Amino acid sequence: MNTTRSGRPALTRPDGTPLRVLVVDDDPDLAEVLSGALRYEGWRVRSAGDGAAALAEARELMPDAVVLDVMLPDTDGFAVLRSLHTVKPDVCVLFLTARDAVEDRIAGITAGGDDYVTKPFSLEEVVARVRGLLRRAGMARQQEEGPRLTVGDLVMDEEAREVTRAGDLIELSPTEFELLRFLMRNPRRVLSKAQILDRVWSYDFGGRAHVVELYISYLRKKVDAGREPMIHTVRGAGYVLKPVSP
Amino acid sequence: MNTTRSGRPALTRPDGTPLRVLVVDDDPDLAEVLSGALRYEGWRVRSAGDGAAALAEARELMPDAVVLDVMLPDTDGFAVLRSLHTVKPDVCVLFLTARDAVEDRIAGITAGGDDYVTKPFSLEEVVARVRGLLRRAGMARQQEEGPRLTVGDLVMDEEAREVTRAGDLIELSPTEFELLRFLMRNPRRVLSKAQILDRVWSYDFGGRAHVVELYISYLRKKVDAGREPMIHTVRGAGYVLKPVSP
DNA sequence: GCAACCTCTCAGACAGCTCTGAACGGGCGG
DNA sequence: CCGCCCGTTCAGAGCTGTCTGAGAGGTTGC
Repeated sequence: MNTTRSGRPALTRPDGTPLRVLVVDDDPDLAEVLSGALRYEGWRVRSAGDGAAALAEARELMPDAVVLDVMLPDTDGFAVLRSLHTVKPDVCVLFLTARDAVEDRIAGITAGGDDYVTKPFSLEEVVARVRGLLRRAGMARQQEEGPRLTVGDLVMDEEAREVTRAGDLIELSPTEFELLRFLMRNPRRVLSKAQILDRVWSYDFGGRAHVVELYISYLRKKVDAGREPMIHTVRGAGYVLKPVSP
Repeated sequence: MNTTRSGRPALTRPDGTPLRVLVVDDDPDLAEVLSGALRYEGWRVRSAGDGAAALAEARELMPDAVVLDVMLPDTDGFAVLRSLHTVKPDVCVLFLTARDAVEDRIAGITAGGDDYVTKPFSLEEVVARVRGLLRRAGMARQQEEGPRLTVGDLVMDEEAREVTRAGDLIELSPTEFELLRFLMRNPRRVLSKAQILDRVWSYDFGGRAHVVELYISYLRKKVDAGREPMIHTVRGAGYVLKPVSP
């Protein structure tokens, strides 16, 4: 079976083969980091540095999804989107855009079911969005109950951004939500503060690991409040999320 | 089963296959955005940039409906309509026209069961009209109760443009109505302001996301007034419409 | 041409979020 | 047993996101 590097079963195409994703960004470092994060999901990933290369790769790879920087050296993202659709009409696109550029050309993009994130973003965010796009487009095999994440009696509905424990609703801030999502995607596995920082916080975040400790403590107050704890500290190593009983 | 990208069951042909729609507009960006929005409904979409290409595509696709710009580089929309009818006599047509364009000629067209919207339009409007055309023409399989949208005790009759909550009639302005329709078509899902803006406001609207907040507040006053709230803010993410109890 | 309504902009108030610094406490090695 | 270090928690500053009211400009209908 096709699996992620983390051992979790991968989100695959309906026929069980790995999903294909193309990353297009002119910053090679960023493209590399993104590719790595997507590959970690068990997907087949290629990358390109400009619009022309993107088209060439797309013709060869026939990707299910494209992660596409709006600002490219040769063309703009919108033109690339059109060309991509002629190559593969049902391709999903996640745009990467600068915060202050949001207003200009993004209009209309999300209307087609595509999506975007603003730089600087967290990898967890990008991966989650791509996963959401693929699932909604019906390109990914529906796992169990679809967009529902479950660890013990803790349940997260990613689309509704709703979290419950033993049926009780838990309200979370955006950062708390992303941190918990990362933990829930990697249950029973110790995650180092560095890993968490790299994955949940923006790639250009200069802060220290102390923030992670702080947000873990916030999460504990809300998730474990008065109940049997699910979030555990592993001294010198990191944190684990585990279901209570076994 | 054939489904929309949003996961909702798609409006299909009587035999269950996807509906086919042809988009004809000489502005490639607009054609792209329209195609995206229609594809998002789970339909099979092709597009063309002029009358000749439209005919060629139509012969191949045999569309159930055509979204047709009246002003084309080579011919005018009415001539195209005539040719289309020779290719597929029962095709439905939604005309796209400038506000100040000849209303009289359009008026004659709509008598034949076809419809039109004036530029600039919102995507929600176009999609709703196409849906209406197909339904009235009997080309689409009637789903559940047809043009009735229900979320909890909130009910919208799209054709009568009537909304009730717990039986009480709620009067809405056009924009309020479209916003609520979009929310009701995507219940329990967080919708970002950008998504809402792209979908409910005209494609050329240059304004900021602030309008969305404003109209959400109008809706709350009318829909949630004194009752258990159904419209919820998800800080940093967007808004959700949810039935009250579960 | 007047009145009513609809739509959108602007600016201010407010609340919640994010992160810093600093103090506290408990495990673990010496 | 002591001291160090890791982890936790608290308090607070600054920022951002969200809501509201007032009002201008435009359109529609009478």
